[in-house]
Amino acid sequence: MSEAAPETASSGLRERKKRKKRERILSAARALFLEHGFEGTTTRAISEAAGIGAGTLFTYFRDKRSLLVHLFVDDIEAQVARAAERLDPDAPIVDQAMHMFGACFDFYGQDLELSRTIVKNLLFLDPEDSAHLDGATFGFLQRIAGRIAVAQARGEVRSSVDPLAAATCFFGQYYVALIAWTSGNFGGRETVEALLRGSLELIRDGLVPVANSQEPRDM
Amino acid sequence: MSEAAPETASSGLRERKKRKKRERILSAARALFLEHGFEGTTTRAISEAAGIGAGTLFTYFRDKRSLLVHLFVDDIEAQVARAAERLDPDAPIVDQAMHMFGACFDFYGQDLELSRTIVKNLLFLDPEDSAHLDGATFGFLQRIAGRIAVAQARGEVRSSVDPLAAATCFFGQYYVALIAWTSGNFGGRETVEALLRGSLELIRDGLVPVANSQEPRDM
DNA sequence: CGCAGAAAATGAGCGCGTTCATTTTCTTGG
DNA sequence: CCAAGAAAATGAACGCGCTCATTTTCTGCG
Repeated sequence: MSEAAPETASSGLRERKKRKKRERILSAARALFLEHGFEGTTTRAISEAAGIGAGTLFTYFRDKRSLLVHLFVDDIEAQVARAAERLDPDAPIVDQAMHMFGACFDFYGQDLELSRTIVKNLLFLDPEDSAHLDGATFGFLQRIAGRIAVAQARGEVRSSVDPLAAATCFFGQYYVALIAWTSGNFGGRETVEALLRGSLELIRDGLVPVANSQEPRDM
Repeated sequence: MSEAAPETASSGLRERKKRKKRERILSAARALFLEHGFEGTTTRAISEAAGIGAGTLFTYFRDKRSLLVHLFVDDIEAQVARAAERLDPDAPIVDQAMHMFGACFDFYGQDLELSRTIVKNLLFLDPEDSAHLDGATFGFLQRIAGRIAVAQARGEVRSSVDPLAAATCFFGQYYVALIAWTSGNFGGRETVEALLRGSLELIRDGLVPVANSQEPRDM
């Protein structure tokens, strides 16, 4: 009875235990990071809370930062997906971008100190984790590029603009704003968000003189 | 100001020794960082090379990263100043910006792996070091803003644009390009530089349709 | 079953950056 | 010139992230 080809990954006792343990590690790490911050949490504390030996943790995650990345990427991808659903496709492109970026700011704002660590560590990862993150980032970029393409179709954006290039340009401004915010010393969220909006509007309007009939809008 | 008094800070034996020792630490650290990289250099090795005890190092620099920042900031400020002198004030604004950014890329390109560590660690510093760095960054921003203001005066850039805001916008793209480059996985210097130039041109031209070609505008 | 080999778990131990109680060196007033 | 106090230097020791030789647990097969 039990013999019938249970070679699929999900069925072995070993696999089940591994998955359970992995979940326990992640949830222990999440709780401890939120309570004591990233640096205030020792890997030994995580191991203990997850009920495993100190070394076992590193058979599941390469290092402490990798743990943080895995916790983070899933969360923010969900947040972004939710924000994308609530997007008004007819709104001006800058508003749509700010809606998406604002959703990310909501996420990071939940725990600014932890976000500081996240942003810092997301920049330079080992190739494996990096691939995981880059996938998410590229998905995000493509969402924005898609909105720009639609704006292009309705004539809000020049047709000679490459949507992905424009999205990357927007994203760059967002990223710097995020760094500025989480690194502190650049004002609160409202300030940073206002500066970001200003930058996006500048990109929309361009530096060259006498753009065209479209009057500059102030916010 | 006045160096008349013989008993001022500069003359005591203590002060002289301190300054000498500080110099020895910096030069030892520079040599070791270049030879073995940042993480490959232990603070004990620096102490030994500087001829001091292991703990003494931390009475001169708060921590290992602070040492890196002090080494770095002076160097790159000099590099930027030199580049600013060679700047052609009549060149198109995007070319001028790329000239400045290119000078920074030259600097970082000297030792890409070390630069990776530098860029990563410059983002989030203790307030004291942060102030040191922010000064340099703001100086850099103002240089670019100045060039934009000149371009504005000759009609290359709309007069309604705030030069500092535009410089910040340019700088944001540069910074993301720098992160992309030093974090690897985004192509070599030529690729990154070309992408950066594309972004700057996009900002110059704007997203809105029918931006006229750059006809000069009288003032 | 049992047994051999693979996979996973373990915790003592390593090297690191950093701290701190103690010692050494310099300054200063009498 | 000396004593007393301040400043600076010191290296043993700490806690950290992470490794690795060893032990434990699971699997497939005769």
